[in-house]
Amino acid sequence: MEYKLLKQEGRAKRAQVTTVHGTIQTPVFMNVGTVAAIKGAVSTADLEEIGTQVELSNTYHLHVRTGDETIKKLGGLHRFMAWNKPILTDSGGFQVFSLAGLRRIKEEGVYFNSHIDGRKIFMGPEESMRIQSNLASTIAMAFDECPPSKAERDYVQKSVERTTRWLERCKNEMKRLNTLDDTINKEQLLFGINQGAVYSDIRIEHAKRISEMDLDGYAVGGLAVGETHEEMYHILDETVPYLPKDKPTYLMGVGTPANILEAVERGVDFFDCVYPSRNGRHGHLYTNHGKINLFNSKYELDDRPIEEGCQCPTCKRYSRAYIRHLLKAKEMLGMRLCVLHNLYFYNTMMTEIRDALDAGEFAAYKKRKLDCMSGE
RNA sequence: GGAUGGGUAUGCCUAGCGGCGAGGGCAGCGGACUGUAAAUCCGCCACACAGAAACACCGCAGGUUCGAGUCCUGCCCCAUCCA
Repeated sequence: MEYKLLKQEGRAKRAQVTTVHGTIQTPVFMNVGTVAAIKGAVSTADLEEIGTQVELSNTYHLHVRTGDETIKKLGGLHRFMAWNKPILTDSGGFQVFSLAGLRRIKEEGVYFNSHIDGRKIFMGPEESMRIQSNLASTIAMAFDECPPSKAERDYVQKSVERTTRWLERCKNEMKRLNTLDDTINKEQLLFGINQGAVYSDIRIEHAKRISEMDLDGYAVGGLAVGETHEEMYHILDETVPYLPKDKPTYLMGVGTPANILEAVERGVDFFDCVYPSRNGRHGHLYTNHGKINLFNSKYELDDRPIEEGCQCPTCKRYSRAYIRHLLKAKEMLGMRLCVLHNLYFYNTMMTEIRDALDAGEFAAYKKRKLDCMSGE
């Protein structure tokens, strides 16, 4: 992997990351396809059309169904889902948070009861690495615990210490896996994850600690899980400076267009979020004049595209009224068109951000974008 | 003309079998969603009053009862079948 810093504006970074599956221009928004599919009937062919650079899938979900061993036999995730650009796999750490009612955390790892059929699933750092190695993603995420942001300080302290021990185990296991003969992607990258909830000193201490471990990239996790935007921005202000500047910085699970603009300004270059796809399925569309809810009756006779001038496959052809009709009729096409538009909106915003950084005009771009989006 | 089954709130379907200020679903309206247990979830969906006060068309009108959407009588309407 090569991380080439092309431009800086304040803390904001414009870079490109070269991987075995191609080059990623950052800042980048990764499109979330948890179970090797972007929900809403969006194909990998669609992703090429809407400018997706990196697809993101999930270790826990693919392990539970259909199984990483099966996907390995089929040639790995790239071949399986017919996508030859970079893929990042999340480690299952987020499921420690989102499936909190279905798991128990121990030093060795996490015991889940499958959300599908309740069967016991053990996942520790080694298991997560092995699964991700089988999936053969471009970038593997370290197995961590994502504690809720309102977790008590003592708990967060202990949790972060354990996450650090897990990270060492992840690194060792990844190193071993990448030397095995039958490993599909022997150059799989490993990103570590910073935690510490809203406690700056824990965050900073942890950031320093993992920065010494010479990983391929560094993520800030455990944000947008209950704290305010201001708290999130504050944590980024405090923490990102302690992560290596010559490596990718990834803010996990974030966020709204405004969140992304604020985080780019604070030095983040990788993002992912379910918002564009989930909101799309729910009829909430992003535009340069704010978000609109196509289910609202005021769009019944609205013959305009979702966004005037938008070059996405949806806006080039269909009206708000028609898409609203599809959504109301529960036709799959409705969701699909909405998700395509939203992902295109995000991907295009990232292109604009990169262009602005290249031109040294990010600050102005950010202000303009935020101003017009708050229009509605 | 006869038989049978029905008529439940500003739309549609339906629960109800003596304590109902009537439960549910659909449709409609609005909201939420941040490393996806989410094509999901949550509100509102007759009007008014009230929060120890209120009688709001459960097809209509009577009756029985402390109390009727529920039981009885008559009538009206709908569906299906038979003449």
